[in-house]
Amino acid sequence: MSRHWLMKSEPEEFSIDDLERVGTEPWSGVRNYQARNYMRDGMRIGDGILFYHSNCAEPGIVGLAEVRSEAYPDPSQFQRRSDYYDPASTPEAPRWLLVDVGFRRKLARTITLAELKDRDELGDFALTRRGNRLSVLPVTRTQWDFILALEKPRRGR
DNA sequence: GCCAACGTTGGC
DNA sequence: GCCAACGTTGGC
Repeated sequence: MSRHWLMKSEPEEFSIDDLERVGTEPWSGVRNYQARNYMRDGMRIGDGILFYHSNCAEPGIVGLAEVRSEAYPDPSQFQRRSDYYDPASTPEAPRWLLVDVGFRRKLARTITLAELKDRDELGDFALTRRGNRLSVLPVTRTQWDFILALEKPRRGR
């Protein structure tokens, strides 16, 4: 059973264009236990990912990606000079994991946060819950299908 | 275990 | 740049 996810990235750090260029990217730097648990316990190879640009002029979903690996230890937690270094983590008991994220395609247009907030059809959507800050969050099949249908608005609206 | 202080996220 | 809403840390 394939599942669906949303992953946030600041475009100034790593954008959908960056992902298109590299093809596959080890998603390092997740330092939140709930987000880690989604990657470790929820994600399977082939799962679909909504790629979201955060902390930018027009926050929103800009592309599609997919899970390309099982979760494995994030090497940056062991690198002293990395921003993501965690002195409390050891290779024997790594605290932080990542998955490889692969490019699928860019969307024809950005589906903005404002638009997503406006859509009651999305129901209880993790992205627009008050106070949400998770960078990795689940998307239901229904939400996935609805969001992709928004990509090309029908005429006459 | 409580909770104040602090750091981060991310929209605006 | 502001600030609300979190999560984490550490004293007690």
